[in-house]
Amino acid sequence: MEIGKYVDETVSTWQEQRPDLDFEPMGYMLRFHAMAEAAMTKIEIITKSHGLTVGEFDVLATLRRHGAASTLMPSFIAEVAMVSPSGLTHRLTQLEKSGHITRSADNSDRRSSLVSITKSGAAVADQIIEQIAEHSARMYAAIPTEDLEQFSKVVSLVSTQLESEVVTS
Amino acid sequence: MEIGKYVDETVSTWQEQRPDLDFEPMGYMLRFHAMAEAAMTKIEIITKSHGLTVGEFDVLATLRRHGAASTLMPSFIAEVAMVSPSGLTHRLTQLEKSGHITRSADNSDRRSSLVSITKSGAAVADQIIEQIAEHSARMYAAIPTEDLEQFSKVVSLVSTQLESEVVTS
DNA sequence: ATCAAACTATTTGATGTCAAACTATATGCC
DNA sequence: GGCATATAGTTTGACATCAAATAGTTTGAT
Repeated sequence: MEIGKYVDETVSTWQEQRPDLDFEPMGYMLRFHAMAEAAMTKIEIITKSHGLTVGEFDVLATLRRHGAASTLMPSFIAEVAMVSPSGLTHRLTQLEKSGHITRSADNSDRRSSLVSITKSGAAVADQIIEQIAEHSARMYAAIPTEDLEQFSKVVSLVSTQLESEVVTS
Repeated sequence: MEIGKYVDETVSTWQEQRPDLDFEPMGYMLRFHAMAEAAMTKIEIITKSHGLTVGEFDVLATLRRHGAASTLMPSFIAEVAMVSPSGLTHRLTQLEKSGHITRSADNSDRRSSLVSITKSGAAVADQIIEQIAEHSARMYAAIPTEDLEQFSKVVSLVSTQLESEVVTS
């Protein structure tokens, strides 16, 4: 355990072996990534306790969030949930088995279909999002608002830089 | 594309559907996670261009970092690289195939074995770490030092909170 | 000294994901 | 109107990972 120690060890041993490089920025990145991973682990624990993977919850959440009807096309869900078509098919199949969604024919375009959330699906999505919101609040409760805003600013700057980088690769 | 927009949409649609909850902290979490993912995607591109997965590089880096001999026990590597024993076996098999490591018998404990990095393994590890260090430096170059220190402080605080949370789950 | 318990690495089986091939349907150009 | 092309979703095959079962080795208690 103890994320910080792992990163410190990585950075300091690398620095010993390659004193010609500066590993401090990499240390920032590693620490930040470890933090995000830890947060995701907590989310996984929450969804798992409701019998879902995070990906399945993401699909359910997309349906739940989009209003009363909660009926969407698979292609729309795939785009919003940022999952491949084949990945979405698998998630939908699992959710259908658990009774959290239903698939029906789309008469206006017979290549497509309509995915609807069921009562049980909406209920479990609500329970999970409550837990996630609560957990997130607890995570950041100890951080002063101004620190958090500052932090966000840095994240936003780095994000911009990252996006321009990855695109050009 | 555009990470920020995706998060904004998620938070605002949830807020509409569940005005009783506060989704701002979750928004922070989503944004941080998206940024960490983007950083990892860049690392993946780098390692892939050298024919390695990130996990395989992690093993190679562990060996490379640990001094001239660069000979370690699998169990030690698994602990440092935070991978399951079975996962490590697979990574070692792949790296052996590519000629980046060799496995030999450990005469002092015949349950175990000795993993050594080869010349080509050390060379590719060096090339990759150079690219990662350079990339990381570029990411954070635009951020003033004092902002970065603040950033680190917040990461450290949230990490501590997260660790205490996950353990008690 | 023996034998149970712990340890080390591998194998096996399962999972969640993606890319590419595939099927069925719709669109648009001539 | 007919046919090439594009689109929607599914299937197939591959992959990295983990948990659990396994085989061989060491340790420790009696």
